[in-house]
Amino acid sequence: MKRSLRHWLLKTEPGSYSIDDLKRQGKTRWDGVRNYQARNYMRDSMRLGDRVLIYHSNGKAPAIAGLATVSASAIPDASQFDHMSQYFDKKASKDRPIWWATEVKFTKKLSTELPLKDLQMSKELEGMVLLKRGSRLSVQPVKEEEFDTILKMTSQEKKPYY
DNA sequence: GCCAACGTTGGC
DNA sequence: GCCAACGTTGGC
Repeated sequence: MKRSLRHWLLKTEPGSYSIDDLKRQGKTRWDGVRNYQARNYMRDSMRLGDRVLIYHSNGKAPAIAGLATVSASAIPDASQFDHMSQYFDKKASKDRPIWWATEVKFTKKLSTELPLKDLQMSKELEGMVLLKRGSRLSVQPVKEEEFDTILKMTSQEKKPYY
């Protein structure tokens, strides 16, 4: 049985990887995630075709910057085995990988970023994981209604993105 | 740059 | 298994 699509939000610091980088590359392995809950979402729940919001965190104006799509389910994150990588993990082995990464493909860069401030003002988005106090999860689920609300807020809802 | 919230580590 | 100390995240 085919399960319906899920929706996600991926945080990234634009200084290290931005929506422009994703646009240029077309697709990328979402590696370097070192949080177990985020790992579990990628490994266990994100599937081909799921829709993704790309969020720029930690900048002057945190905002949703674009849209992406899960293009392949998770495989072991190669950086955990790489001694030269900042994400190297000595407890991981090829037999027992610890960290996983899904692949996402570029869908769209928003012509105007949707600022966190705007999200915070939306009554409909009150329950969003992103807006919860102290929320730091870098891979987080988004409800379908929340996703639709956000698409509408981009004022481009007439265009079929997906 | 500050600092609150969070997750992880490690001594006991 | 508890929990204090520490490091990190991320908005402001």
